[in-house]
Formats: sequence, C-alpha cells, structure tokens
Amino acid sequence: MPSGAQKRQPKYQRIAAALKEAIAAGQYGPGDRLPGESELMGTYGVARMTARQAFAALQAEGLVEARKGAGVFVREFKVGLRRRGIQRLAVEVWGAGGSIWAADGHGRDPQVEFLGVSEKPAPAAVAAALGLPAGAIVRVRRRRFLLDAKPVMVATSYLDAALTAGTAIAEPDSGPGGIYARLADLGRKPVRFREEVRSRMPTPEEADGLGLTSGTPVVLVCRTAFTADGHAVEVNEMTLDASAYVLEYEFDAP
Amino acid sequence: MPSGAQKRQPKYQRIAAALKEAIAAGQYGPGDRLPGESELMGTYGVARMTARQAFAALQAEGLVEARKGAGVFVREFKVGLRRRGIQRLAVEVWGAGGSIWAADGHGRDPQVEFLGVSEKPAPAAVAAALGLPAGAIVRVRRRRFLLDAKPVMVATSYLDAALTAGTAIAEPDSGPGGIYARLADLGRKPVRFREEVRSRMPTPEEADGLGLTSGTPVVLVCRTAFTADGHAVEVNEMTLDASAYVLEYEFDAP
DNA sequence: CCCCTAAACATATCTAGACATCTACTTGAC
DNA sequence: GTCAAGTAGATGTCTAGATATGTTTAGGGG
Repeated sequence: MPSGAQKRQPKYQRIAAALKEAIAAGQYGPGDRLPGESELMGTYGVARMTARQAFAALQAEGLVEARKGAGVFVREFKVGLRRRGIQRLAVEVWGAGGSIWAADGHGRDPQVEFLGVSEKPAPAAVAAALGLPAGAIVRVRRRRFLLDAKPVMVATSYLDAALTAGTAIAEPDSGPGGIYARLADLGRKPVRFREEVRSRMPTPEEADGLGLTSGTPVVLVCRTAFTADGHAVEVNEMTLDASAYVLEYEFDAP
Repeated sequence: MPSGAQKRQPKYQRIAAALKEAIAAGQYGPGDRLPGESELMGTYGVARMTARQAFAALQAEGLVEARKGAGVFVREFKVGLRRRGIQRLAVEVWGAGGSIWAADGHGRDPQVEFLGVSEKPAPAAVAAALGLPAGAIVRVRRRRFLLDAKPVMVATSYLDAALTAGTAIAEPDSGPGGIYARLADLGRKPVRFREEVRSRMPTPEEADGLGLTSGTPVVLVCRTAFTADGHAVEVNEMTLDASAYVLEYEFDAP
C-alpha cells in the first residue's frame, strides 16, 4: 500500500467504489458484464469473499444484478411507468415545464392479469377504513399488472361483500368501466380518493411475486375511494415495483 | 434433521426464517437483542459466516439492525410522519405566516436545519422544468429536517436566481410564510403543484446523511410549483427516510 | 461519587479453500 | 442441420479460522 493512503475504508468498499466509478464513467453500460469474482481477486489481490462483499454492496444499492452461473451485470432500468393520481386536461397548461424524471413509458400500458375474487373476513385496518364492524366479510379482488410479461404491481381491492353481492364486482370480469362504474350503478359512485404512499424493502414473498432483484424496494399505495356523502366504499392496496414506477400527483393550492 | 425435510433451502435462509418467525410471534419485540453470532453457531451448528449471512438477510429486509460491538436488534419503527400533499400547502397556512411543516407529524414538528443557500448552474432537468436555458444560474436552498434530533429528510429547492435576487429567498431566513409567501410578494404566487414520487435504495452518501440503517429505502419527492399563468417557479427535490414518512394525497374523481 | 481504565464480548473485516448449482458454449451423435 | 450431452466457468453456499474495532461492564483510583 503506497504511503498512508486511506486505510480507514475497508477493502471491499474501495473495490465497490472503484466499480461504481467505472460504471458512472460509462466504462460499463447498462446490461454490461462486470469483471468476475476471480478477476477482482487478481486485480486487487483479495480473497474471493472480499470480492463478493464488494458486489454485495453494489447489489444492496440496486446498481448491479448478479446472475448465477453467468456473472454480475450493470442493472438496466427500463422503468418509466407513470402512475397519475389525477388525469386532467390541464396537463397541457401545467405540463409546459416538463417532468423532472422523463419517463418515456408513453403508450405502453401494463397488461392486467386477474388473480381471483373471493370473500374473506376483513383485516382490521380495512374494516375500520370501510366503516364495517371488525371481522366483517369483504370481497377481495386480486390483480397483477405486467409490463412486457414482467410483473410490476400487485393490487388487492377490498369492498363490502354484502353491498356487492350479485353484481359484476363479484365476477372476474367487472364489466365496462370497471368496479367504479358498478359502484355508480349501485348509487355509490366514488367521487373522491385518498392515497397513502409508503416504501420499504419487500418480503421474500413480495420479491418473488414481483420478480424483484435484491436492492429494489416496493412502494405501497393504499387508495381509499369515497362517495359523495363521505363514506368509504373501496380500499385498494397496491404493491409496486419501485424501480418500475413514478407516481405523479397534481393539486391546487386551495 | 428429521427425514427428508426441505433441504433445498440454504441453511442461512432457514435460520433467518426461524428468527423471523420468532420475531413475528413476539418472542423478540422491537428493540430487543437477538441471539448473537456465536449463539447461532452453537444452536444451529454452523460457521460464523453462515450465521452472519442469516442476519444479513434480515437486515436487507429492514427487519433487524446490527450495532457493532453490541449485537443485533429488532428494529423499532418510530412510525410515520404524515406528509400531506394538500392541507399542508393550504393558502391559509403559509399565507398566515405559519410554517408549512407545522402540519407534519402528530404534534411533533420536525426541526429545520438550514444547510445553506447558494447560486449554481442549474442541473439540466431543473433548468428544463423551470423553463430556463441550459446552464442558467439558479438559487439553491438546502435544508435538513430532524425529528428527535434524527434526520428524516433533506430538501433542495431550486429557484431562478435572477428572479429571487435581493429577496429574503436569498437569505437563510426566508421570513414569515417561507419562500412561497416571498414568491407571492413578487407576484409569482404558486397556485398549483405537481409532485413526482419515486423510491430506491440510498447511495452511501444519502444513507450517511439521513442516518439510515441498511435495508431502508429513500423516497424521492420532486415538487414543481406553478404560478397561475402556468410557469414553474420552484423545483424542490426532497429525499426522505422511507421508514419515517407516509405520504398522503387526496383528489377528486376526474 | 465520578472518572478512567482494562477486560470481556460482540460485530466487522478478511483470508483460504471446498463443494454445489446454474449458464453458456462446445462438441458429438443422429 | 439439429438436438443432446458434455464441459468450462461463473456465482451460491459453507466451513474454519485470524485480525480489527467498537461497546459494555466491572473494577480501581482519585
């Protein structure tokens, strides 16, 4: 080691920083293969576990992706699904400045895969939100959204089972206009929505269901739909691949 | 090992699953210390690195937190600050001279730490959003928000340097009502906002600045403020500790 | 009683090597 | 020419240590 350089930083962090810098400099582009473990061992004169630890640091950051038997690759962010809370015509006026994160997912809409509809006792939080007694039966509709055959979101919708019995909401195909149109048919048209947004690391089950590589968080969106008289008629819990979505909300200063 | 149970699953995953189950069962509560590496070595008859790998899996999930020299502890989620997209920005609030962050939290206000104001060439995306030529000079205000002396957000605000020259916006203390009240003084009152929300794992620098433990993502909120004539006057990039915040948005059906 | 120090303990880093499993490519048989 | 088997190489898992560094606690000195 030449002179008293920064020995404070662990070897694996310095290797990781060097790789990161090489990626940032464009030496390795998205999808490119990085030098392998054995190559790093030779280049930096470290043991294999140390080289692996460097890769682990980059994986945790979501920068690279290891494919067993193949190598470690710079991750490519195809991304760019833009989920708007409000679809308004005013977009032309207010959109003049352009979006900060130019997501070019124009026209590419995710495909919907229906996972089933069932009746179950409501989770406590859902029952409370819908104004139902604890343990009330709710109708549960589960869907999965795919972009280019890759899952990007899982959505679970909860509705009062008694209210929606015998309607298309209880069927796999909820008909034209979706469940909101059916709720309108019932005189329970949703007119106002509240969305609560969180983010955390996925459970192994979530990572499996969304096909997430390590280093990718999930975004949880919980939307509650209200009728004009202020009653909640639907709770929709969505689990999104954080690397695939940009959420967008617009609102006025009242 | 009794009979031919699931040997397909790696040891470290089974150890991690066992610990996870114990946590879920309440055997270890938030803040409690888990059995240490040497203890796991004895209990499961594995090497140190294998026990460490089990902990690493739980850390990546954000479930536990390792403190060097002390042990591995079940993470305690101090619960979310609620960040509302609408009420928070109500005209009455900042028009009356109150801080927009007074609406945050459950009565507990985050403290604001001012990190400085400066003039710099605008990043390309910011210049485009503000409708300024590439490389135009913008005023950059950086602040950090702390809850119980722990940082939870870093905010960087960009404004046209020429427009805001000589105003309180160029000073550390932007005066009563904050920079939006000052923009209103200039006849550039923001009346509409767009927020774009993403999430990803933090860079090491971000993790350091926010004091994040591994397994905690960041939420990126980019707010653009528009005047009545549709011009963007401010771009505010916020980096949030994902475990500290719940974002909330309300809107009407289109 | 407080402060400082030392020891015990815990995690963090690192090494060296073994076997497992998957991938991509090459080779050979049909 | 096509398909299958074989093989080299890559990451994944696991062991068994050594050394480094931070934390906690117990003890001793002031």
